[in-house]
Amino acid sequence: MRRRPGRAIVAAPGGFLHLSLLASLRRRPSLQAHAQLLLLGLPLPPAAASRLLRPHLRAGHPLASLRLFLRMIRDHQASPTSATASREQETVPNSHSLSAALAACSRHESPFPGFCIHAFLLKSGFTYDIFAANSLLHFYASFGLHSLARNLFDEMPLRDTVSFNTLIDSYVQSGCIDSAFGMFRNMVKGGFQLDGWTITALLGACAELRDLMVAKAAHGFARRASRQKLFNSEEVVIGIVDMYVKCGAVQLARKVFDLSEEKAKNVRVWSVVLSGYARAGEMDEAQRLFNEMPNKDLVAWTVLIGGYVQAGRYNEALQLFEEMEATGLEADEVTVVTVLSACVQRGAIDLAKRLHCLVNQNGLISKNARVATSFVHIYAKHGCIKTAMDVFHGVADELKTVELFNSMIHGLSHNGYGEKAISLFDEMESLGLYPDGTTFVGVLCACSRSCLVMQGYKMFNSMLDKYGVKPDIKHYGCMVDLLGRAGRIDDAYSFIQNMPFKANHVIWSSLLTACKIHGNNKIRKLVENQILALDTTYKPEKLTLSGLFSDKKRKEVAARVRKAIRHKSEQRHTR
DNA sequence: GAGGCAGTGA
Repeated sequence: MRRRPGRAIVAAPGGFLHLSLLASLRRRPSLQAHAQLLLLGLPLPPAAASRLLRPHLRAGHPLASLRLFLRMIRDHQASPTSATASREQETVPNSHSLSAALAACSRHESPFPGFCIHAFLLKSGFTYDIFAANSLLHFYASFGLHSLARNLFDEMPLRDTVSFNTLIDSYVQSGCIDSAFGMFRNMVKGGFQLDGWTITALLGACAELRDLMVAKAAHGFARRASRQKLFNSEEVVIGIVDMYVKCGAVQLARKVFDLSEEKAKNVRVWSVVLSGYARAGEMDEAQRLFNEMPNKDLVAWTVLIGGYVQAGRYNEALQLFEEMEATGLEADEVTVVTVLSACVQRGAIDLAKRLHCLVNQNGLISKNARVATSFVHIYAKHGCIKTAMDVFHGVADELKTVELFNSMIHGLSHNGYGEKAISLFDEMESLGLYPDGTTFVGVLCACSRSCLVMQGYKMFNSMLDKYGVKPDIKHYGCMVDLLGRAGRIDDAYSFIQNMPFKANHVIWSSLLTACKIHGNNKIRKLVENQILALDTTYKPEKLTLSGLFSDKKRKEVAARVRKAIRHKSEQRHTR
């Protein structure tokens, strides 16, 4: 019976065909993919399509939903609906299918399909209703295209609470808190009904201000709004708790949590409080709360593991991960990245390898650039450059990110494969990815380690001119290192003198090392004097620096450095 | 039939 719907389709006519198919799909969702194949090549009426789009969205397949919608557009362009066509025979997309397709666009990795739909709507003169318009608004907001969202909002003939909520939230997400409050004022002035979403968006705005007084005022506002029955109080509990956590007031967050009704205490709220303790470094309290949690989900485990990592308690983080695995929960990308950061700190390469097997099985490593980036980092750090390269190449080109390239370029550079690192830079460019500041640190390091002076200069000079990346002190430091390693001590010294920044301890110590290696005593003396004259606010580094004066002759200078630090430190304490 | 709120790093 599995293939029955297929046979029915061959015999059934037009619009009825799709609807009867859809009716059978509702009973047998597993047949959706098969049904799609059968629909291929047939004109797709929107009444049928819009019912197919949402199941795809709900199943987490926005792309499938989008493909269907784009087919509808193509069908419509091929045979526009006649004036006498019935509702089931219409080929023009309607507001149902539009809102579903735009929701898919919001979840898509590129804004391009959404642009196409908007362009199609403008071109076809389709007048979209409030649902479609709000979906389009959300699409622009979800890609951070706030000015386009605002333009659309201004042009919308009709707005409602959802339109305002979407725009306010978009402003909050982009950190434009003043605009969010401004929009809220307009909403109130316009007499629009506030709801739980409005209040939650406002709480989010207040959270971004990181101001406890504002947070308390917002809490009071939310309570008053709740008393006026604008929403159910449990709707906004998570917003209030999250706001207090972001303002660093975990105790207040806990109090709200403890006093809230049981139905408001969903697993998300538990995790927010948990993350508050983790952020505050109160890991014992976090652990106690975690133990009390009735349903520990993956996020809660990850929050706790991340908290232990942040607190530097790596062994506990790793142990917790093993406990999590024992419960049968499968790590996702965030968990893997969090655990890997503990592995990096602890040198736990064996656990990293075990994780590697795990993510190999579920395909996470090749599908997720973040996960791959973390693996490349740990393998390269442990000198396993071949494995790091395998991980890197296992990711499809279209999924590769600047961060993944950066990790690989740094790994190659630190393992002495300077030229390979530079060729990777070219590969990155050919894929249309733009290098950032981190990329250039890696590439300049690669030039430095491989003594590619001319190449280094070329890269350094191209940063601003070609890529619009302004060199910062780290890039200048790389250049000093490059010149120093190549024995061009005088050039390095004059490079430092022409820098737009004052050289820091890292740059001077790099040159000092080069002076020692290349036996340039003249510059060495100058550098030592510069180090002595440095501001000593970096006390630990200065003490480390003095370790550079390791040979017997320089012990005296080392003692002077330490003395100068002590003296300045005492001066600061007596002030 | 539209909109979200919790966890990750180099």
